[in-house]
Amino acid sequence: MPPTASPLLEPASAPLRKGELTAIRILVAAESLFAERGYAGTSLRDVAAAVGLRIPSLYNHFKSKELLYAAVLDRVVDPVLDILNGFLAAPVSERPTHAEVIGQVMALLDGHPNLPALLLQETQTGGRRLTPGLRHRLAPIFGRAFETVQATDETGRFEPDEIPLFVLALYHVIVGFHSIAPFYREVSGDDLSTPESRDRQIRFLTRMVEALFEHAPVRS
Amino acid sequence: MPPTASPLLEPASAPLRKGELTAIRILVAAESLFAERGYAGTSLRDVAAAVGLRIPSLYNHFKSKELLYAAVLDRVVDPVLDILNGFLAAPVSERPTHAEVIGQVMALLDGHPNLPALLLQETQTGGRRLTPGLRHRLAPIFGRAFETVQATDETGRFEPDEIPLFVLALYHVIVGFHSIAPFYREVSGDDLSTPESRDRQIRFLTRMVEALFEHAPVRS
DNA sequence: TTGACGAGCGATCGATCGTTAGTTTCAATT
DNA sequence: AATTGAAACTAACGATCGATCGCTCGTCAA
Repeated sequence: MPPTASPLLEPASAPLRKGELTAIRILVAAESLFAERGYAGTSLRDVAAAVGLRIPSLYNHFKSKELLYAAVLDRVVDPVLDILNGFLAAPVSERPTHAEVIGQVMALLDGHPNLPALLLQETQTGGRRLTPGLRHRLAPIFGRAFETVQATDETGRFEPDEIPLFVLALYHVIVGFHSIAPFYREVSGDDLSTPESRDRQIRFLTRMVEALFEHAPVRS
Repeated sequence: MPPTASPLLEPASAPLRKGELTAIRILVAAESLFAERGYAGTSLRDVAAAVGLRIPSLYNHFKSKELLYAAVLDRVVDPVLDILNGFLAAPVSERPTHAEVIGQVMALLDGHPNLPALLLQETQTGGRRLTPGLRHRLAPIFGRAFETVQATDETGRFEPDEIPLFVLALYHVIVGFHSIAPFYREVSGDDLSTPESRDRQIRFLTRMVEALFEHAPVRS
């Protein structure tokens, strides 16, 4: 039992164990590298060098490269799923405006800059390296997102079988915006990662979502 | 000079050179592998095995792995950029409907199933492996897309500095739809790659684009 | 003081990476 | 039939991959 914390406060207070801190340093360094170069493109030598350790020391904290990657993914995705669940679980009566939701999601991604790249790489490989625990959390979140969008589309512009496509489209617009920034800067010269660009994207997303939820005019 | 074709018809008729055909077989196999596993995740052994050759034979046609990858990318992206240029160069008077454009783009992607994955991987790495010739073709295409969207947004729902975000958003929705299919099937059970799903996506995209270009109501 | 243990390291493993050299096969041309 | 060149092969290279072995510290409890 750690001597620095009372048993009751232990989970809330700092963990403070010596090697536990090293594990976190490894996770932080590996997160950036995996996000930038992908799983196959990142070697344990890169990770060890970024942390300032030798390779064998990594194995004191993670049993294999695959498990290190899984730990990185869990550590990043899990808290975001929690927050997302909070958004989607809010009762309809307290539903925030489109602008508020978009602002919160964008702020969430600001706090987790590696998340979009990691998500894209994982979805692109069919989620083959996804932790089982993580995978089983996704389906209900998708389902809740479907219900929320369906309830928000009061005028019924979109048919029920288009709702999942709507959710996927929003996901791709948001995640894609962040992950294409380096490429877009390369080809156009404009930097999408500045605060001004971020605000512009929030403005655009708000207008776009409002347009999609506006009353549909008579069909021809 | 090849003996089978007249000099004038030579570029249009079949090339038919012996090793030229092998090079194409290599390109086809490498394209699928690079799209599925990425550059770092694909070994020349995988490529050779897929073609039915030994590794050194690959070097009779491509001087290195990097050049093979560049050739794969050029071969896939170049004709698509040509077609896209044709779309965007059409005069305003002959502008097709939204549904027509979306249908044509989706048909284009049907003919190049590996394109979305390759594009995503390339944009995610900042286009670091992009051929110079290919890179310089992108900026004018983006520019033309901006002009087209700007001209189509007759009611001025979006401000000029939001037009690039609009183009990027459409790009991400379309490309993301194709590349997330395996993952979405894994987590939800639904297959987005069936013809029915494709048609549903076309229907959704059309409704979405129409909504974005509808007359904006009075702002509050 | 001592013994157990967490956590770092150097050395090294077999496997695989991209790449090259040298040789053989074989069809087309002389 | 002899020649030749492209294109396939076998064999092997050094470098790097993920992973494991002992060893050595420091810390802390007994």
